[in-house]
Amino acid sequence: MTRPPAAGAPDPSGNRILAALLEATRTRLEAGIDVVPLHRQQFTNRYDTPMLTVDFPIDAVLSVVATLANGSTCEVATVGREGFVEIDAALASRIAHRTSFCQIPGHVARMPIDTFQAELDTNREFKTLVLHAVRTRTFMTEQLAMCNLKHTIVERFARWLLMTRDRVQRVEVNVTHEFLAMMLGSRRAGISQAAATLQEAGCIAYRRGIVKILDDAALIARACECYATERDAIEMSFQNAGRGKHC
Amino acid sequence: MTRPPAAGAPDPSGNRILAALLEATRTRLEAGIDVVPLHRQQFTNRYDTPMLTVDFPIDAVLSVVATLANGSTCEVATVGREGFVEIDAALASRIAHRTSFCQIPGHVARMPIDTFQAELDTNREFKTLVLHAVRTRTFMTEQLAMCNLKHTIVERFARWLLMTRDRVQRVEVNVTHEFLAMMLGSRRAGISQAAATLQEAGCIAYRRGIVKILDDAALIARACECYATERDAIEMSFQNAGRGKHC
DNA sequence: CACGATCCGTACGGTAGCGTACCGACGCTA
DNA sequence: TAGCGTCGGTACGCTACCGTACGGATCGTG
Repeated sequence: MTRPPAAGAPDPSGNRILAALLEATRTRLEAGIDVVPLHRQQFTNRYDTPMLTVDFPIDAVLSVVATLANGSTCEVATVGREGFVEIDAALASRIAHRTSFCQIPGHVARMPIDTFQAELDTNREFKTLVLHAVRTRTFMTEQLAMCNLKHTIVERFARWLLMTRDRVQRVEVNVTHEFLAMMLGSRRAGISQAAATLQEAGCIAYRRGIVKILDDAALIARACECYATERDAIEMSFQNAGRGKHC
Repeated sequence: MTRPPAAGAPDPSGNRILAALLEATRTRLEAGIDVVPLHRQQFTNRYDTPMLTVDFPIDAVLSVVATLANGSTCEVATVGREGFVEIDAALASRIAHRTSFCQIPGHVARMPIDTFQAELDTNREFKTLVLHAVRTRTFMTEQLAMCNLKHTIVERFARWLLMTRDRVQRVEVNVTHEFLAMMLGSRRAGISQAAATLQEAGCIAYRRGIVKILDDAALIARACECYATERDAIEMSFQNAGRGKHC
């Protein structure tokens, strides 16, 4: 976070994995990195196709979805500046097994997959950080599996909003009910209902595609515990991952 | 699968990861492996505690669960002879982040975690197989996240039964409705209902803790597509993982 | 063979969320 | 400023599933 962002294009170290690297490594890697802006719904990977790059979100938020035979999709992971897509690249694969796209517009630090895998093979510090990110992501997907089963739409909506706030570091998020319904695997009407509930409680305000957090504490109170669990898992991961330590 | 099992204790190569290893590697590793019988509900890991061993199921089936603050649990992954617990061991960690226990009694090939991690660092063949197993497991958890949200209890019950059948390689599975309810995150009564539905359709028969598959095709027809998706993912993984290839 | 424990069938009211649909409000563009 | 596309409010009947509860069947054990 030393270099000032150049004309709207933020620094790669806005991504927490890249930020945690030793100066020397980061400088070397950044030579091969492009900071790329993504617009909403822009694909970064499609399932069963080769991965060409690995993307480390900076201020964008990406979404990894599973696709059913009937074409309907459902989010199975959300990835912000704490992670990267696609984890398959760190798991002896060059094929993406899921589709991922941009959920909240912003920038990613884009690395060629060859660079990524070469670094993984030779740089223990990088490897540890990446593997920790894989573990955290898996942990979050596991949490989601339970959350989807046990928690209401209101709870999951609140959790989603808080996580997204943490990722984009803004209290205002650009997102429509329609889009959110896709993310949470529910109806658009269900989201409208949940949004109304949270608005009546004074937690949020929204209008045509913009949701704003008004009362942080109240929102947390209405979110399921999965929010705190995931947030803590991410923080723990970066505490322990510092400078390539095992934990 | 060359050595005959010794008096009820099956060979470690009943686990597909170990079986896929080159002869030399397998012989060397098996010197440090114990084949351990597990009884139902026996824990293999507890969350936030150090992992001492890595377990490769042979004819046992293990369950990885997430725990809510109120103590209720929910399965986030099932692991049979295609995998191992806990994946954290392959992801730069020595702490288990989830609890795992024996779901279907049987044997696991148990390896000290030091052996596991040393082999991972030095043996590319082993590393590839293990990373593929991590990827497949993550894929299955992702599938579960969607499945929990989109599919009915009957569909999920059928899927669970088919997957378990494939893992234990028997058409009769020892499991109570109560236990299954815990696995699928529903009520016991909900499982009884689903079981009755499948029995009326002639798919299964059951009595006091034993479920038997009668009509394979009919059961598959009533299961959600996640069964085929997961089964294919596992097979694909072992096809591609053969002898340490990337894919 | 009797007993107790486990396991399963079934039922009740209640609720979250679905699929669908219609309409009004907003905001961009010409 | 008029028009149109997008977005959100709301409503209907309906289904899946919940929490709870009670009683009967089965099985192992003394």
